[in-house]
Amino acid sequence: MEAFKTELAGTPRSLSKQARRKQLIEATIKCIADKGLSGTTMADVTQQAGLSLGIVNLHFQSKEKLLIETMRYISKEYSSGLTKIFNNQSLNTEQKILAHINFDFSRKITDRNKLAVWFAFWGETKSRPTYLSICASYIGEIAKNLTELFALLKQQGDYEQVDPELVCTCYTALCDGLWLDLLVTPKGLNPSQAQDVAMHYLTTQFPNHFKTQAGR
Amino acid sequence: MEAFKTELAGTPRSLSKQARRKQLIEATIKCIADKGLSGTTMADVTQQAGLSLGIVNLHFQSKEKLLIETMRYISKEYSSGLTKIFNNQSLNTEQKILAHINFDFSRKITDRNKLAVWFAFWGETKSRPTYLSICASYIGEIAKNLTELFALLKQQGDYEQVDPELVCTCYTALCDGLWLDLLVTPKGLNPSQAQDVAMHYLTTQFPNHFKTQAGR
DNA sequence: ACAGAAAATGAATGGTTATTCATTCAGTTG
DNA sequence: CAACTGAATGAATAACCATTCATTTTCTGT
Repeated sequence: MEAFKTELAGTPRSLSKQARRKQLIEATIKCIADKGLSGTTMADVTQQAGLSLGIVNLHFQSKEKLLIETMRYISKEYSSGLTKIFNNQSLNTEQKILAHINFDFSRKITDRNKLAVWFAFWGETKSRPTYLSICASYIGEIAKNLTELFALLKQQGDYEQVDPELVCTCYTALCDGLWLDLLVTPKGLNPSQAQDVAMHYLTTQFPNHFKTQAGR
Repeated sequence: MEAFKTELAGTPRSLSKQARRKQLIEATIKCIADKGLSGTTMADVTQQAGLSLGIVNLHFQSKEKLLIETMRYISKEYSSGLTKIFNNQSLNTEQKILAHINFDFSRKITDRNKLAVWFAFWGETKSRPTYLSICASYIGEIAKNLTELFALLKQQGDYEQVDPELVCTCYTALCDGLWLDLLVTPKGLNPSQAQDVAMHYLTTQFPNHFKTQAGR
């Protein structure tokens, strides 16, 4: 026993409210990845965190709210990472897109536990609009930013035929599909290969800016 | 009441075992779409089917087995549709790819209820290897067929730079990502627009064979 | 060192849900 | 048409699980 705790476990009562919430959310992520959304119980989560059964209701009031906060947590991690890139004044258009693709396929983001959580929630989107509303706010924002970057690239290069909005839709869907691939068939692509595939698409659209890596 | 039944409902005892199983599986699809995988109960499914509570255990032994058969059902519908296309002797390479894209974004396949089921199961893949094993068998087969078609197209056209395997990975991921888009943000793309996006990618790879539709 | 406050615990509770199975019912056979 | 067969039913059961809260433990300030 004792063995399967999420990092910070030990030290009960010494952590701030905020840190304890984070600890519980991270335990939830692990549980959803290990047992699925339907198979995750309060007992699982609290045991994973190395704490007692009642603690979730103390900090989150209910299981439902814990799940929503978990979704919000990974959403925020993702969208705030991207916002930082889009707002970074020291990067030019091309560099921002490169930073996006690097971020999207970074270890932190393509962690299979987190991917499992993304898809677990997306799979319930139709029945639980709350989950959707959490994403909805930033999905549009990211698309707006990406489209703008592609439009700038179009101006800068010689890309008469490019439709920035179409490229944004295609590129975004491609990245999502590659995430699914990383989750479902981990023996297939690894994150770095997935990134190469996404880059391949960008190369076809903006050949003067993006070259595919040498060693495929 | 009485209102929400899955088509064949009425006539109990008159249907064959096989037909009754199908009726229950289709009720399950509807329930998963409406209430999520975690929210679907035996009572929900049997009520949706217009039958009595005990019937699922009679025909499927357990809920778990019903869910597995449901996954198998939509998997088989999908993969057998594609196999028919790939084996159709009267279609040439280009026509087969067109048939694939038409099928992938057809009403029958992009039915939001079924998309919800796909993603519900994919979201649990990591925790339930059984779900994965059901897909694994045909995923490889489809990829093999598509890669071969792209390789043939490369020979036929003037596409020195095309890597068929890479194109297959990219195209497949793109289609999956577009499915996700159709499920999660139905107010965004409709199936026909999603198909246009997928076609846009094929056009960039094989411009001599595929032209983008006139009216975007 | 002590009192009071805050955090954490986990046994008990109550509601939900999968599963069982004795009974009912419809179709079939001789 | 009477006896038989197997499908279907749904009340009862048993397992599971979120939530509560009286109690315990730790922290903080004086």
